[in-house]
Amino acid sequence: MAANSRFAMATHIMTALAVQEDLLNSHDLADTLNTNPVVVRRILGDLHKAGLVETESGCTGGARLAKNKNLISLFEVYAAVESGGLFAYNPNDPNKKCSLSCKMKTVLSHVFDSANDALAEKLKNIKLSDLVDDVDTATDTS
Amino acid sequence: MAANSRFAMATHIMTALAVQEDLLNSHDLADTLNTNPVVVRRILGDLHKAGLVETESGCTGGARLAKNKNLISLFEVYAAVESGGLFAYNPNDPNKKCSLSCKMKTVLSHVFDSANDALAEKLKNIKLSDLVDDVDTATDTS
DNA sequence: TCTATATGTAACCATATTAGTTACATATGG
DNA sequence: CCATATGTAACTAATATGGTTACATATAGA
Repeated sequence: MAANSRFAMATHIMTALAVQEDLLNSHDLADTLNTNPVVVRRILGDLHKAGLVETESGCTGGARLAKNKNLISLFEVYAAVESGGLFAYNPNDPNKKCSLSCKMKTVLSHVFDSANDALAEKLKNIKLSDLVDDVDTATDTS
Repeated sequence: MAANSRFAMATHIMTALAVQEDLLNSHDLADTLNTNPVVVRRILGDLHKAGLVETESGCTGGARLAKNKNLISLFEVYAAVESGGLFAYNPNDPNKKCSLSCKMKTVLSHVFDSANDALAEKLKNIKLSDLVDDVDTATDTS
């Protein structure tokens, strides 16, 4: 699966903000992600649109959590940075001469909806505060 | 998410084989997917490696299910065509000067494992025979 | 007021992946 | 022997991702 790392990065950013409990600028966030500040600001933009972070402009600017860390679920983070669901449909039109082909999208939609719901339920039950707790006991993999 | 359609196509193929209950060649499968036979044969190759289909060469060749349709779960289909999990980690190395950066992969792995497990459990509970039943009542979306 | 430094975003690039296609070696039924 | 199937390599166009540069705008503080 050509999975992207936006959820990983967004979760990393949110965890850093939760640990910091204060303004953190895109340069410092980029340091902990080991990437470019613009990459961070792009993700912060999505998180901001979703109401998960507040940002301040100007020379003392930066980002902070918009809500308490135990009120933010990973589903919100996921939804903020990932558009669309887990799976894509066949990009081709159905073959109208084939009954199965014409029904397959409906059949698959039941499966995809179910899978997306299962993921959402799981992520809704993980709060940002759980991750902060986990950081304390996590092993160092550097 | 840059989701691909391999799971959709593989599930479509498996459903077609389950409905057919007989050999079906890549040309006919390509017709129901409205794509190229080689695309079908690539996916059939993965399904074959996973032991889900049998194939026969030669001029009367084709593919059929290797097991009864009520013994095949969608998780097997998913695992056959999708490598890796739902999410990718930050592609960059951890910043060794940052404690959080060094622990983040471990923290994320708990989340990712949990999400992948939730999806797997859901898909294990959907059998190919369920989809065949669903085809009968599904609406035509052509 | 001026300056340093932050956010926000557009534009561009290299890389990777996907799905589609052509081509061909090999297998097999008739 | 031949028509036609699988299996696979190789190439392509389209798309997505992450990284980068550039710059308009905002703001704290000297």
